[in-house]
Amino acid sequence: MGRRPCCSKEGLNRGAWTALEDKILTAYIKAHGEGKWRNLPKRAGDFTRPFSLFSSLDSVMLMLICFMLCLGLKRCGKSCRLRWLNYLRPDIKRGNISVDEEELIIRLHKLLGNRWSLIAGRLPGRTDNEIKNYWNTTLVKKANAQSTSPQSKTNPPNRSKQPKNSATVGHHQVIRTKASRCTKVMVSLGSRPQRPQTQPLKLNEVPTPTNLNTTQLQQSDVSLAFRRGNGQELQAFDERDTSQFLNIDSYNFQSRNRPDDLQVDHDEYNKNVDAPVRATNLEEEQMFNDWINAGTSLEDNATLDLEAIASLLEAEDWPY
DNA sequence: AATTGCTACAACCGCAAGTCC
DNA sequence: GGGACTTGCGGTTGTAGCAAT
Repeated sequence: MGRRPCCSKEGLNRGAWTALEDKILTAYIKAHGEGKWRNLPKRAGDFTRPFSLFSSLDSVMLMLICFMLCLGLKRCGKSCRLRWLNYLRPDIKRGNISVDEEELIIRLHKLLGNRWSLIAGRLPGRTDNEIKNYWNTTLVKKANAQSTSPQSKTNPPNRSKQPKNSATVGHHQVIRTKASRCTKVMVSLGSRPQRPQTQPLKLNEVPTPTNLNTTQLQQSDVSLAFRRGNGQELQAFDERDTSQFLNIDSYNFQSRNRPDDLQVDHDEYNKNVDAPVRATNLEEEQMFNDWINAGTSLEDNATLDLEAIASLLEAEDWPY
């Protein structure tokens, strides 16, 4: 008996998500929270069953909704997770990446390489996928354009001939890493970094080269160490000279081990350095209301108390 | 108007770490 | 301790939309 596949690919929807699927997924996660992705599609289908309890719904509309939804969310759990994390999450920032963000991405990329999740962790509201796409479509070209000499313009590099595990971006050699989870950054603080008195950071703002007082950080005694999961230190990152971190152009990141082994503990990091404020309950509430007020024909026929459905879903056994 | 080429980005895939039993 | 399972990650692919021809 081998390992169960991630999900049966037969009978599953693929490709772009519909607005309806988004709403089912959002409502499910609103009720149950994130996680259990594997079982989500099935239970998201179950989600529709309590609809039958609402006699105030127009019966034809109710039948239509049940017909559309009762078959379940025909998506792989993995696909659900990706859709939620990269698109539906309430704290996602949409819109163009600002110049500041772009500079930060470039610097962090020089420091961390293709560790998109780590880079995304320093850009509130941005997803690793978004940053990865932005890098691959926009920043690679910019970096190449900056470093390409007239001679190399006449002989553009043949990407297909590059080693598969490496790529050249600008004058930097980027080592392509295998996918590995980065869960730990160990941060030891001799003294907490002080924010500038004159320009306190706003909510949702994280230290960046532009909003952080470099001088004050330089005076602090912060050290950032990359460690393996077992705690073995790989590279002490002494921020007594924080300018190295903030001006990563000049920082030559080196690990005594393969970069694949780097792990970063965001929780520990955030304990010591003010974390960006996460999505507020207010935003979640707004998202929930958005769904209720969304342009589905549902609202035309009845007012559906989704809060009641959510609480109903909390019950293990449904009354039918 | 039709075709082609390019770009941006959403979605998929395989792998590996972490967790559970 | 080991196998099954879940989750997270980075690389890659597919495709919608737009511009150029």
